[in-house]
Amino acid sequence: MVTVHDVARAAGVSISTVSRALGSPERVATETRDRVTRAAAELGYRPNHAASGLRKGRTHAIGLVVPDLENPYFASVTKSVQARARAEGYEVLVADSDEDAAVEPELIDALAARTDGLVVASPRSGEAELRAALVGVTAVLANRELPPARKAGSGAAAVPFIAVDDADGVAQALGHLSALGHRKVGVAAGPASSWSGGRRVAGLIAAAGRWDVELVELGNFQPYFAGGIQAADHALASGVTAVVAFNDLMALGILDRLRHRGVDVPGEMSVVGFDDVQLAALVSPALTTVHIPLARLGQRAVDLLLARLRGGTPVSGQLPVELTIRGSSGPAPAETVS
Amino acid sequence: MVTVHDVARAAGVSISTVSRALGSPERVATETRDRVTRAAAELGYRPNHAASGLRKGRTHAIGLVVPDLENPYFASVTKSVQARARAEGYEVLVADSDEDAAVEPELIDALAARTDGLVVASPRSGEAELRAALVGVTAVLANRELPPARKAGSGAAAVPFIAVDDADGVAQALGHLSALGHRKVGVAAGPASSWSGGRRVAGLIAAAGRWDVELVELGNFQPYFAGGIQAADHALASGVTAVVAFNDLMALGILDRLRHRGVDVPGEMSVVGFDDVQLAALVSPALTTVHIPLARLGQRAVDLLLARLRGGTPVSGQLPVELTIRGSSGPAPAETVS
DNA sequence: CGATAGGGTGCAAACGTTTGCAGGGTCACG
DNA sequence: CGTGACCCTGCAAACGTTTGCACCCTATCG
Repeated sequence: MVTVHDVARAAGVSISTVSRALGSPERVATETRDRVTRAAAELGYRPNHAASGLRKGRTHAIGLVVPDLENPYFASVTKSVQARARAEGYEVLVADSDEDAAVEPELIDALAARTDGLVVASPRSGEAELRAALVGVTAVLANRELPPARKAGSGAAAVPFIAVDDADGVAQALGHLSALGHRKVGVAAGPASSWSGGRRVAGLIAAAGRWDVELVELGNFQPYFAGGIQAADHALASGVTAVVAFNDLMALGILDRLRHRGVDVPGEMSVVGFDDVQLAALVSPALTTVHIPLARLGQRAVDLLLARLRGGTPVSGQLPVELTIRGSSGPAPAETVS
Repeated sequence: MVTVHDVARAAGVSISTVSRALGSPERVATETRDRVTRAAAELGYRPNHAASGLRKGRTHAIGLVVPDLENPYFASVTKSVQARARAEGYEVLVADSDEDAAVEPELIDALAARTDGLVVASPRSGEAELRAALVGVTAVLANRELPPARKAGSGAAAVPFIAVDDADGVAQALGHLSALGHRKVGVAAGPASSWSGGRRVAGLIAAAGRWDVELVELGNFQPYFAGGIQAADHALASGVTAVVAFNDLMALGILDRLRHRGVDVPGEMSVVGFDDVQLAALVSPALTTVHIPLARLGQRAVDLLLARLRGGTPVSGQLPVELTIRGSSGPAPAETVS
């Protein structure tokens, strides 16, 4: 292993000069700098991150905690977080909780110990547990808000977060269905404990009055393909003419189940999802869904974290969403004999 | 930040004892150990990885380089690599090359500098470039083989790798189609530069004679949904009754295109994929495809790497694959007028 | 021409661990 | 009772950087 000492000897300077030539070039004479740079290149010098991390107290790495890497939603988040971090000179450590809230604290702990900060995406943990796991670690949340503890005196600031405008998304979806003549629409909710799930249901309820549609709560389902299959049967049983699903995976499950049961989409039933996963555009009929700027989400999360690390005052925010109308939604079926 | 010194003071021992109590408990008296452990817990001591990494020369982290995190295939690999590594006490740094072979060396470099070793999955680089990027870094390859350089004297051992039995997979697929009566089968190949792509085509050619089927090379296509759409039209034009695709994404594209063109699957055309991505089982008709034990692939890659790190002699290998027959393949259509 | 400022460099002390070496104590054995 | 063996612990030196401080030298100004 070649160290600063080797480079120093080769360049005929002291190790401090080597360090400065490489780290803050403006503090060393041009000619010396060149000599050092050249020597370093010739020897193939690679600075030791552990050493500089130790001295500077910075690792130049960030951590990312996600519930499930195989979920295309989080795959996209991971991809964009990784891309942005790398562009800013940071490496990314990733940990997958496998949808288990119980392991989140331990993952957070492990990653926090070796990184400068964390992006925690859609944590499944409850408020108290999450707050406990996050004490002392600089983190930002993606798709989750964590209000500061009520304990007076604990002046802990709220954890910065970046989310999407769930309420607006479902409002757009419901408006779309309303305009198509649907009066009774089913809502296939996600897990009761899901933060964004709660926001979406609340948004739907708020929008229902405005758009003059009756909401039928079909129940809470797993946010996967399988959950959608289950939800589809409930939708058919409840007499709705449209259903909005918690997310795309579920919507795709609904679509598949409806096809199996011989129900025409969108002729007899309209389906709208949420997320606009890659796949949504590829199936037939293509899925009408609320598009989330996933790449921006990851990127903004990193920006937020970096702002915190650099001492700025990061400002939490919501990303705008946009309903993307495709083939799975259409006019409500004409009144039948009832 | 609480250090060994703080714990030492609290426990009334020296820092060496603290270090030993925590690192090699058998070397310190039971009573002292307890005292130290308790003090550490009370103070909330977290060992500094940078420091121990510096001293021990080990980071206890590994790197993973993949072409595209959004590709469900690599998402699964990433997930299993991460799981296995964590189970073995290692963290995982991930880097996404975005399918760009040119950035792979730089990613490998960056990760190698902060980890103990690398898992490089399906690298897109050519042999020479890859070999160059890998000199001096301990790495294992997933889904790629890299024969040692021919240069005599450069005693560099081959890079250990873990792959899947591509030849057997396509042989099974072709045998299945043959048994169903197909005599003219189209092959929708992936990018010409793909290592596994080459193996699969070779395997098909080898198996064709044995199963008495005529192979029609439809061309090279992008290994994505869009590539499949393109391939489907070629398949229809060529008069084959079945097509085997380079991977599932492509097969799904073929399926979708055939449906759009009103071609019944499997009535008029059979389709078989490769990989058995989650989604393959979910579409209708469900995709007949060669199942790869993806979870084991990542796991084995990590095991291989860890074996290397621990001084063992890792042995490269192939994972067995298994044809999974679903709805997209069926008997060849009866002879028509022509 | 002398004083002063400031740029360029080196010395040495950190950063928080781990670990070779050695000292002190206890115990068993001769 | 003396001697050696062995267990437990502490001292101090690493590991490879970064950086405060101090030094020297040159240029500038009065």
